[in-house]
Amino acid sequence: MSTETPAIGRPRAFDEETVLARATEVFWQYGYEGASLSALTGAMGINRPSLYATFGSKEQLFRRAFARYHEDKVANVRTALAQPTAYGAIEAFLRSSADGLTAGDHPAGCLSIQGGLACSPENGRISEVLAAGRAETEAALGERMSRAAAEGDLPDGVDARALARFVMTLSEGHAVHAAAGASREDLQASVDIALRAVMGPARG
Amino acid sequence: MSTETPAIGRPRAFDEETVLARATEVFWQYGYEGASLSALTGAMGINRPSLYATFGSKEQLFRRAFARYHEDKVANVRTALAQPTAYGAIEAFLRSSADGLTAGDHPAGCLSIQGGLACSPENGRISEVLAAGRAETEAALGERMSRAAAEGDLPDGVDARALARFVMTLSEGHAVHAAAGASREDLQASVDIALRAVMGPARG
DNA sequence: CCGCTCACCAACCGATCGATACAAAACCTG
DNA sequence: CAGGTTTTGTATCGATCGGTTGGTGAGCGG
Repeated sequence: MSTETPAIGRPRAFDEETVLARATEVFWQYGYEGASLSALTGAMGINRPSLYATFGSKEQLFRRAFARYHEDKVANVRTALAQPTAYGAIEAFLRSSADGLTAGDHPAGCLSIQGGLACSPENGRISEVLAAGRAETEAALGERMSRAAAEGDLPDGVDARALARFVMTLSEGHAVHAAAGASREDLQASVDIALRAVMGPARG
Repeated sequence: MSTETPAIGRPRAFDEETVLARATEVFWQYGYEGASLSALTGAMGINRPSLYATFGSKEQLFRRAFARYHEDKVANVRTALAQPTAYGAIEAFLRSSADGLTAGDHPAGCLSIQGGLACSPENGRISEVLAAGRAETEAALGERMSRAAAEGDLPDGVDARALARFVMTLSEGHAVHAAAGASREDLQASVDIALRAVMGPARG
């Protein structure tokens, strides 16, 4: 809708997707509330009226940024979950997650968590949007695990939803760790340990 | 130092520890930047000048609040790590952590993470303080695991530091989950799965 | 080249941010 | 009850917050 260049009038001096990517990085690093309009416009290379004319408001800009980020993430998750076994799916999910959290071409950690785990009351919707995104990922993971359980691909007595929650939780913890400076190797060593829990039978 | 009542002058109309506890809850729920002075003084039942006379600044108030919180947490961790076996220590740590994250007498989640995982540039020190607190917990966990490894209480080839990081990571992930509304049972089910990873030999 | 349409930019809006100045009130000492 | 000392409440500080207003000028259709 707003991406096609209108035939008349002065053309835009910036690319919408490019400046959205810049804004995403600012939100990613400083969080929704920590990212001021000045910081955003500075990184995007545009000024306030251009931002508002293009995106509407700071909140709508954030939602666009997160939607983009989330779509990418969902695509990665889908790829990981396409592995033929539950173990393979979990390993692919956790390893690609750990890689993504520590990749050098963007801020460390995860926008879903950095963005605004806690917000002031008037920005509570931001936290909700982010939590909903994470819940969606966990649900996809849970469905894959349920399928695996039905196929006999998981030991008897394994709770598929709990397993998905465990995997998702570990990934979220890795995001916290990555934001605090943990390296890719640190995270992968943690994944090594987690994978030992996946296939083992229930203890007791 | 500031807790003893001076012999002269008008006495304080509030208890310092009480209002500090109230402030802690506000920071816990909304984060450092999301907790405005108005919200803080409102919850503490005092007005701005009293706050500044007592605590110095918003940042110093937060540091006091977090120090108090962290001391309590360290005490709990010490108790958990006093278990005779590594498995027992990890289980006690994760279970008490999961309970604490979902207890009803304070905001869900963990102040160390809710407080300010991401902050604006001028509040970057807040994130550092919180990360340092978490790192201290992980270090204590790591030392306990190292001791266990030296005692033959862990399978050969287990990396004690990586195991500590795994456990700490899971706890941090639980904090994220709890903040999004996960129940105590949800978290404990995740702990059940994690514990399966602790004692198993390295796969492969 | 004219005229229309839009994007650009500087300056500014009210509201709120964290932090203070000042004077009245409360308590202890003498 | 007077003098000294500290806390309390109100009212406000400058700075910054997210968001907006007009004037200017770039580019296209005629």
